[in-house]
Amino acid sequence: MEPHLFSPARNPSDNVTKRELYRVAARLFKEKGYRATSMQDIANALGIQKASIYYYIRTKQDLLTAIARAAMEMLVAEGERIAAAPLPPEEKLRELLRSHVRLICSNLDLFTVSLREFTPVNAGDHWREVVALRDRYEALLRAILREGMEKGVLRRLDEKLVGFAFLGMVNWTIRWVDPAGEKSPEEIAAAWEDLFLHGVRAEGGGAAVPPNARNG
Amino acid sequence: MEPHLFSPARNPSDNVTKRELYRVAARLFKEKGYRATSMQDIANALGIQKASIYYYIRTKQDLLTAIARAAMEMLVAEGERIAAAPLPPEEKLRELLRSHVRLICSNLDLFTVSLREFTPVNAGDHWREVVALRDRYEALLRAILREGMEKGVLRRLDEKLVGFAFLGMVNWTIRWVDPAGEKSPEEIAAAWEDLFLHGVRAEGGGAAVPPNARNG
DNA sequence: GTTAGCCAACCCAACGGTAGGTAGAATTAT
DNA sequence: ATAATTCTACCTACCGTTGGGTTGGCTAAC
Repeated sequence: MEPHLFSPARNPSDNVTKRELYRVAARLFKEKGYRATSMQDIANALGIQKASIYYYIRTKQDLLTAIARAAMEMLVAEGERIAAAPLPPEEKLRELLRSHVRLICSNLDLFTVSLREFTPVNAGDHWREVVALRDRYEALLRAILREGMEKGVLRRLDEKLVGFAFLGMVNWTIRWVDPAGEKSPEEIAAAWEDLFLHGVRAEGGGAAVPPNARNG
Repeated sequence: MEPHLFSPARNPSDNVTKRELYRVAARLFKEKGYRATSMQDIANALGIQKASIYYYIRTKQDLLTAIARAAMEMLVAEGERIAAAPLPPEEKLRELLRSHVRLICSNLDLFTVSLREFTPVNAGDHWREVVALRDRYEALLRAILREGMEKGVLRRLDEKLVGFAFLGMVNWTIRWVDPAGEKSPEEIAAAWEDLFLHGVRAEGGGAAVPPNARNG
């Protein structure tokens, strides 16, 4: 596998059209959906003929898979860096949240397509390899949560449910964020760190239910 | 508009096939996606001819729209009931979370299709009317959050960001919940009430950052 | 004189939707 | 009571279009 097609710069006279192809495909898949985007649409956006696209790729599915894999690889790379860092679990969680939000916001097309369009039906044979990456990320997130709970710095809640809440909160960003909008990734992440780690309830307000009182 | 096609029982000898049609369509749209599901697929699942479907509906889009509207109407109906109830904002939030999770879990096909497949491109002209329902629900959620913040029972955080976190956490359920699985809607909601209202950080643990210390 | 990059023309399966029909139940007219 | 009509719930056969993908080249640069 060649180096990432979606990373910023490249070697001197690298293949420009191929990179443009993937970029345009991601944009159109995000705007219209994978199935509703035709190869003709992509060709038009590139200003070339449809047949020319097949000089660079074998099938339409390959485009989708490459996009989804790129997104998941970014997430896993950052995640594993953070998980391995010498930080207390609470800080790892903060960092993970920040990196996740930052990645989504600065690669919105990639992540939107990866999260919304990459389904077993659309992905065909490539489904499993990309899902393996997703699973690695989920495992890593849960490991951080578990570590925090064991060290007593995080409350003892269902690890999976907390993990899904994290992922839902963060991944849902693709549904409302506006790249040209007012909220920066840092603002978003900061508010959610606060919310996720402290909750919404006011510090002094209401009778706090003890963590385990519910299990009766 | 006739009474809900997706509500449980009906008049004596109501049209069975029509209700089956919508149910099957929702199931297939969820499993394969809207675009990847052909009218032939639906006909096969019903055991009738493709043309017969057009006795009940005008276009494929109408199926999608009806499904999406049904889901949003359930959400809004429950939401407005809760918003109007004589409860403190914190309890309203709890109730809203519970009702939202319960609705998703017991109408998984409807909500999955509504959240994943109902896009401007797929919905055509019907987009706006259904989005209006979604907006009503979001407005209602934010009003509860605002009320809580004004009364001092919820922390002063960005209302939109907290709302999106709520919606993301809850709506993401469609991505992982297993109707035959171990987690009941009540368990899920209970864990998230805890998480959303209290946060994950242990009560005694770590140096709590004062709510507004970050704004410098 | 090879090859990277691209193109015009075509293939054909599958799509949403339509035309027009029919068996039988239900309703109305005589 | 029965004959005529209408309606329900489907059917077979087809249409025009679009889809992903292929074939067989051309051309400019090295």
